[in-house]
Amino acid sequence: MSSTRPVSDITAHIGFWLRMVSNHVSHAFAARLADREVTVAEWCLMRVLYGRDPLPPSRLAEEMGLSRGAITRLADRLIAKSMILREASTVDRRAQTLALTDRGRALVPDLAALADRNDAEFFECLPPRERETLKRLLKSLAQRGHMTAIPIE
Amino acid sequence: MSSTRPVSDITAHIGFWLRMVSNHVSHAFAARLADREVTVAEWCLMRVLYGRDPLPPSRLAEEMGLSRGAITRLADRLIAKSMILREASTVDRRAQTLALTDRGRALVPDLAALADRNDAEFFECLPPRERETLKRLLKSLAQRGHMTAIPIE
DNA sequence: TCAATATAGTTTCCTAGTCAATTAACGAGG
DNA sequence: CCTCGTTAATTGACTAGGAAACTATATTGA
Repeated sequence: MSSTRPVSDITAHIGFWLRMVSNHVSHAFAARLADREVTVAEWCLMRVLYGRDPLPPSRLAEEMGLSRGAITRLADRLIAKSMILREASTVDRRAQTLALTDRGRALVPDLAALADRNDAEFFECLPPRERETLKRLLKSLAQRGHMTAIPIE
Repeated sequence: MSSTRPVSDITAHIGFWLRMVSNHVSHAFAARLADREVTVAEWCLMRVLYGRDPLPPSRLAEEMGLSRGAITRLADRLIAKSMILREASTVDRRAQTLALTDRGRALVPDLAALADRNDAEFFECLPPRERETLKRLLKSLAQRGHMTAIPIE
């Protein structure tokens, strides 16, 4: 006889369903952004800068939950696309700041509208009350787990 | 005056909170698995094989929502760790099957227990009724969105 | 029967992260 | 005032996945 000790069904885990839905919502959003030649990480960085730029890369890393190296490279890509600018700090010669270009800033509301549509597409099928319940439960979990970084994917 | 057209707050999106919680649950699980020197993708593959092996790589790719190339490499890593075996099909010389080794099979219940603990850690703080509500809403979204692939991360 | 097409799996090239080492500049204590 | 430890950012080596080209084998149909 085989040695199959009891193994719980993975679909019994809330985390399983959470990841499944989260992955689909994210991939759908990535596909929408791809039409504008922007990745999800790029959108996140631009959205964090919007209305608060210039910010130092270290600050972006913290808020986005990415390493500094990742921010360096992400910023390089956005600079290549003329979405942001890197400027040297005047007070601390080690430091830099990142700021949206006019082109980058102008694109943010457009991308934000895509984000709105994406969220609506997936969650409008739920009745408003249930939608609110879902958001409330997720927020409460985020708060209890001390989750702060803006989730990229 | 600046050209700040209205941009919705990203925390207004359910998808934002979904990703935030999902990312944290996944990263915590990845950290637990790391103690056993197993990645999340490796665990998923082993779990899919468990009780149903041998299976062809193409089947794994389909169920896990990964490309075939990714399965080739993932299988290579698991073979290097002596967790699975690759065998040639006797009927079709193009085809192969992947199966757990005794060592791999013996590890699955252990890893499944880690998955149980991880899920409990994050969701036990919710009262049972709310936990069920959350799972029901997520399942319903998964069903309506025709989501089937086992989510890796 | 054999050429055209389809399928299974691998490989190559690319993207995008991590960690750790590195470089440059700041700041505090002797 | 200058050295030691710290901090900001970048870089290199590595991991992991996707898309598409590629190899080998199977199947189909003229």
